[in-house]
Amino acid sequence: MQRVTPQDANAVISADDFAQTVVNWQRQHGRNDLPWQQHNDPYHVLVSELMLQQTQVKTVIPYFQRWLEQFPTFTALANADEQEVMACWQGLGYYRRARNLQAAAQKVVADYQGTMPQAMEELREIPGVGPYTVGAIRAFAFDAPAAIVDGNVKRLLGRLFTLPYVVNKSTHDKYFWELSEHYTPTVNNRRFAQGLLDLGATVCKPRQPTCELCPLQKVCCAYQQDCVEDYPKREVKARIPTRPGHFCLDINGQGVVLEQRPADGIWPSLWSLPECKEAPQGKPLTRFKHTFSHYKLDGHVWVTSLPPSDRPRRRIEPEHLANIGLPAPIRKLLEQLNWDEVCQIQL
DNA sequence: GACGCGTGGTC
DNA sequence: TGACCAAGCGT
Repeated sequence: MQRVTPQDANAVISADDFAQTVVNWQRQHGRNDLPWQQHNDPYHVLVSELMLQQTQVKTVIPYFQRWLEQFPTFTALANADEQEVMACWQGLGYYRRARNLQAAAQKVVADYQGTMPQAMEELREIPGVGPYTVGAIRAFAFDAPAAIVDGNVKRLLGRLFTLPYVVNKSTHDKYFWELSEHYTPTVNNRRFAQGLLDLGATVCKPRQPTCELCPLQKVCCAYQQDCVEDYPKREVKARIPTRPGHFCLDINGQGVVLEQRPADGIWPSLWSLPECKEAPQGKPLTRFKHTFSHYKLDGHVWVTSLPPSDRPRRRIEPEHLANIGLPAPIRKLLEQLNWDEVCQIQL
């Protein structure tokens, strides 16, 4: 594979020109009214960055606003009840992020008196904060020099320099970081980082990029070679498997019995219908399908008596489901159930 | 370095 | 409809 070094890239556009171009474009055309941009508060930045991991801006906005109302400060979040934390995150996915975020708040309170550290080595020790988020916190909260590499940056660099690096695996990440660090300025870091993300999200988009609006069009290798559609390079992924799942609905008594899922695996720490490995004795009620990032769930719902379990269980009235952290498809399922009909079923 | 981990939008 | 995609991280 042909490597593209920072020196190679610099021959296409210098670091100073690149930073100036991105910063000037961001000032005129970037996004400057997102909810988490209004105060540059380190807590707001941390909350938004964890929510935004693998999640689109539009999806995050209402969650971010509810979160700040319920947990307005590091201290409030650190002292919050874990079940309330999970309930506030429900539906956003990647639930480990919620636990990481609370653990992060607890660490900032315990180790740094509630003030977010600025040093890369210290930030990296915070739960849920990886290489990308270190840079994002430094740039957005402190306007400090910091490289970032995310999907937007990989796509933009991949096209700008027609890089042979694949973006949907970590194989070539170190080369992307090398280039990103080369192009990271020492001033205007907040606007520069925001500009990279804005360019990737609004111009250099995955599909139908609007190259006619791009400030880098004249130097973009892919555009000049009329091969923007061929970049960034990605590896063809294998088809994801389908797995069955059996969920138990107990109708003896009022409401529905929910069970807290283990801290590992899918839907960690959320409440859900008790799941069993094989089809239980009982009557099939309905089926549902759900697609995860790595497999498809073929869900079977059974009206049945419950198998024994060591995990916490609770009986919930249908009208009280709103305040409990439920997986999105389970919530949808329970909301659509005709309870009168279900209660008529005889085992 | 590979894999596990959600959900909703888009074409 | 299936496939792709999104401000990645932890193990």
